Amino acid sequence: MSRSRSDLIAETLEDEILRGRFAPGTRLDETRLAEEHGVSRTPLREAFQKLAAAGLIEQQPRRGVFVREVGAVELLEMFEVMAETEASCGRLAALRISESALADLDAANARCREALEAGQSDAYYRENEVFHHLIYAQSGNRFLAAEAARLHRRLKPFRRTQLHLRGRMAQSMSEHLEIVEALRAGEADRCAALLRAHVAVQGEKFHHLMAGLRAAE
Amino acid sequence: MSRSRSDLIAETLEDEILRGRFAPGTRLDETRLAEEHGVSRTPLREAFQKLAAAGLIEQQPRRGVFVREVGAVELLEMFEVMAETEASCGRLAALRISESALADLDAANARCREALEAGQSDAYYRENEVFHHLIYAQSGNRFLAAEAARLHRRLKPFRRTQLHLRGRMAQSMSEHLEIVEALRAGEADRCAALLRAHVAVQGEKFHHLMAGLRAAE
DNA sequence: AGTCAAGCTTTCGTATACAAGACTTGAGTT
DNA sequence: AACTCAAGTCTTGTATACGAAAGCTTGACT
Repeated sequence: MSRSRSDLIAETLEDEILRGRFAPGTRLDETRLAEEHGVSRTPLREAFQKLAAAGLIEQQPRRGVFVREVGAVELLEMFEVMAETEASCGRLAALRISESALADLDAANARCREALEAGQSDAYYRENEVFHHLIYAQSGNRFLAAEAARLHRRLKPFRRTQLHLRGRMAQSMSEHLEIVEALRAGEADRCAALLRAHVAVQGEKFHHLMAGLRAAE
Repeated sequence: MSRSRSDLIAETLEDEILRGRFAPGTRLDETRLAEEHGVSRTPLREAFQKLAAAGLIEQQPRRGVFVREVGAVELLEMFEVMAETEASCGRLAALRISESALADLDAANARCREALEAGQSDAYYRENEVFHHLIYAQSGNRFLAAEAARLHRRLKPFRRTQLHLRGRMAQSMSEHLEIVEALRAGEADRCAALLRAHVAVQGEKFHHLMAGLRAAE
């Protein structure tokens, strides 16, 4: 399965939306973007269909397409689903994980610890991502892993800032160690519960942030 | 958010694919389908983009679009994710379900029992669906409920035949009762485990069917 | 008879043209 | 002065046209 032109445009736009080039609610101008990509409106509109299906934009007939605004409620819902999905990955991984994957997790955690001790939250963030993607893969379920990665990516813009919160990095680190312990022991339910809590915290932190913002208004 | 023309075409095609009008692997002829829907190729191709994003068709550049063939492995993976997703719905519903929703579930189960006693597997199938969708909704998480419904729909063609298997209807019925019990008691973990098992059975049954088919070759 | 190549046909991908709905702006009225 | 309505402009949605690539057919050569 090769990639077509509109696929590439869709990917680029998705990236730009997730990276914040287009603020939520912004109207995406077909003509302007077509020019920018050096194509006509046709392939651009095809890319729009893909983004709409992925839930990133909203098409209002005869009005145009707009970057979807995800409200606070929906965002919290997505964080909750992320927690449940990671829990599922953990549950299955606990039953299926290989020795070499356990070693990979240990290695990722070692790099996490280095970043933590050096106080480099960017590096921690990267290695944290590796850790989680390893667990997705070790669920032994490619479909599940893909869904997890998709949602992870979708939530990325909202997760990024959270490690800076006081003490989170250290706590996250120790949770990682517990999770690997549960995986190594093959304790599916415990691993699921640990991952659920580990991820759910992000939703809660986000909740706090939101509450803070609203109070400041 | 209103629906555009290509949305309607995409929905129709999705329905036709899931209903089996187009066998997996079939090539979808743009020109023919455009004629059939009384439009030009443009809106049809836009519909294709949506279906491709939903994973229902595969676009091979310069070759055409084909109804995706989901292999046995992927199908089992999807069943597994369905089980995990329903478990998540159950877990959250156990914490959040309302009295009136519990009554609705009782009512759905009563109708299931009627169908069971009358031996009407079609009616049972319908009421079973109502039961499960009620639980999706009672997760109190619209995003999760939508994901669950989406996957449920995707698996529909492969689930349909399974109630005919010997004794499955009666067993399914008694599992429903246990699930409601757990929901009423607010036992989140137990409810999740019950739903996981209840749904996972479908994947296993499917596995048996597949094994049978392969043996017959 | 089989194989390979060249031309032809078909179909895809994209640009462009056109029609119809929505927004804007300006004048007129209350 | 504010509101309404209408004409004009802009943008979207769809059809059509055109270039290019893949596959098929046919014919020649081994």
